[in-house]
Amino acid sequence: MSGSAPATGPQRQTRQRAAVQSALAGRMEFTSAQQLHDLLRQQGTAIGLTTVYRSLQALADSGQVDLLVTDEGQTLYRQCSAEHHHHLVCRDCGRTVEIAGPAVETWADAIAEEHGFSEISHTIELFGRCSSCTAGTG
Amino acid sequence: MSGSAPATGPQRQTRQRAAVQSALAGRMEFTSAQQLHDLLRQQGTAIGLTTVYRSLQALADSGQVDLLVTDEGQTLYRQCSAEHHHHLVCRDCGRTVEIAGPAVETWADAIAEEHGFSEISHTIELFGRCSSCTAGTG
DNA sequence: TTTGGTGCAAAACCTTTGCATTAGG
DNA sequence: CCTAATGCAAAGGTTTTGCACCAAA
Repeated sequence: MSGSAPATGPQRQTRQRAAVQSALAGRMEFTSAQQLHDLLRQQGTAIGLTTVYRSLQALADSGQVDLLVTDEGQTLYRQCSAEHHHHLVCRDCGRTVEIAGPAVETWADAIAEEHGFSEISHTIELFGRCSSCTAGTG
Repeated sequence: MSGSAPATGPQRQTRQRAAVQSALAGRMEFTSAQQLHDLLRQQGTAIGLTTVYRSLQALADSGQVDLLVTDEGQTLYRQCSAEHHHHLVCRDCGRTVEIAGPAVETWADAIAEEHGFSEISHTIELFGRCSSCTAGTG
């Protein structure tokens, strides 16, 4: 299965890095680097866009953050539990539900071996409209 | 489920459009617009990159071609059967197997409704190393 | 002090758009 | 003839990189 990197964490604790982590912790939705940068600036945190990108990369590398790529090729980040899992994302409000789907994992492995493939990794994301957005749809 | 577009096909048959379709038909792997453009140029076909992009968009719109976005945000295209399905891609040689996985569809719908989500769509791609590449690696 | 972190500006990258020209029907 | 399609060049957007400066340990 997709081996997790050695996770060579950051070596120095800085104000900026803490800010990124905390901003991410405060959001339940997948967020882009630029959005995060805007949020931080708005709340008065002085930080450069470059640093936000680098911090997010570091966090993703060390497995503290999950990332997904949108249809438009934009990368979104979200603080997640370390275990492998997938997401069910509301395409209206962005609300996200983590899904630990042993069923799919099994399915994926079975399909793969059936076709002689090994070292399997997979990308599985579900998108839909949550109950709130379906009800009050603005 | 993700509704398929009305598929308003191209209105004029042109040399370039035919070239793109044929080039795509000749490849079993997911290919980027730029790669396709290179291939066409190499085989002596005069065609602009812009036209390749536009042709691929049209083909994708009309459902004659499947597309996926890589981790780096690049869009890859591949000629596919029209029915909804997923892919098992060899990360070494690019060999691709189409997978019609009613099992996952069911799973996805179940998970979604369980959480009150509707209008579900999903992204599911499997990556691995095929038998040829595992055996003769190199 | 030492060296990783920061941030601006500029580059790199893929993709889309404007507009004059070409060619399919 | 009429207008969609083409293609160049330029713009658009996100992400990365170069380099001088700053600050954590």
